[in-house]
Amino acid sequence: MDIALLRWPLEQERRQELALAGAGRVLLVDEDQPAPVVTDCLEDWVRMPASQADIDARCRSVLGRVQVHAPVRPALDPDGVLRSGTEWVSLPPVEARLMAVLLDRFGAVVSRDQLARSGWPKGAPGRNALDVHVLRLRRRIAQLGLSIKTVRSRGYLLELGLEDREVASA
Amino acid sequence: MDIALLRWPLEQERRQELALAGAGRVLLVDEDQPAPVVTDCLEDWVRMPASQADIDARCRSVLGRVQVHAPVRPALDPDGVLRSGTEWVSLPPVEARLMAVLLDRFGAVVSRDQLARSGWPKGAPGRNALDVHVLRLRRRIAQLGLSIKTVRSRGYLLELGLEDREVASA
DNA sequence: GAAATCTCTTCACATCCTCGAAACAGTCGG
DNA sequence: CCGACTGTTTCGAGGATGTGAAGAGATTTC
Repeated sequence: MDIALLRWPLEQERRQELALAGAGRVLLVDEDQPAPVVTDCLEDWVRMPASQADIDARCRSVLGRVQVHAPVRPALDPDGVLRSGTEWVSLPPVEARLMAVLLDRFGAVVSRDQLARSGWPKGAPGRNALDVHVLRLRRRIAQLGLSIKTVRSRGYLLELGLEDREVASA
Repeated sequence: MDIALLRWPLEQERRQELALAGAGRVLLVDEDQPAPVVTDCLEDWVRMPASQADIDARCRSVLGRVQVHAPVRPALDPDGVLRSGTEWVSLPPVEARLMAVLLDRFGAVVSRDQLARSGWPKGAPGRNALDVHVLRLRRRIAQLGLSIKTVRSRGYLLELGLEDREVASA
């Protein structure tokens, strides 16, 4: 993650793009321009001319806030509520158990076997059940920006999906 | 709520106090001092000398963030008056007890079981009573911008409804 | 390289259960 | 008696879970 530097008010559109994308940015405000009032924590500004040290300090601050504000590790309540950022979805029992294992090894591969054992501690149902539940889990967590990748013949892997999360319109 | 202005690094302790108190503040950084790196969203700084307009802009930004970050939690009087923001509604006894538990775990899931115990300490009535009272509670608190979400097979969860609160026309 | 095989994905049902909502009735204080 | 509060019954929608089957690709085998 990087902090974008942009001139103000020259690169106005770019600022908006970055804001929508949730990216950190620092505005370099022209000497004779009024100061912008920003309440977005991921934005800051410096009045030019400014020393490089000051600009760097602003960038580091914003970078710090980006990290604070994006606790990039989703968490699962014992009640089956999966939270990521400010959003949440509730997971049904089976999917919650699967997710617990995936979260435990966040970013690493979890074998189908282990998932099956965690999902159905008293013994697995049909051989297809896991596939189906993974599919459902995928759909549910998509709205949180999470995605489960398949690693063929190895298992599954949970990660932050960087794709644009679409809001289902239908 | 006001924003504190303090000289840096002169009023160092005061900064810490304010930070602990969760108050907004703007540091006026001496000309020859290095810039502080702050990741706290409720803090900002200006290198002196700076125009009053710039200082004001910083203050307004922080003020905006204070408001955004302020955890606006509704509160329930012992008399059963529920307040959120400037509005309030009065809750009948059963609903007040239910709301008390939901508020206690604001944002988290409360099981139907626990709600039932809190709502009817001397023993639960029929199995559907809870549903009905939750329904009634929902309608009452809707006008305060609160909403009770169902987490299927787990319980209920109270949160700030982000939807536009409609005024019932009928 | 083509066929046989696996593995994973996705859909379509079927079943079971939870919860929402309305309608109605009992109680109680003014 | 009226209106607010409470509880019950009942019906129906939709969620949760499992199963079978159709594919899409990749991998292995010959």
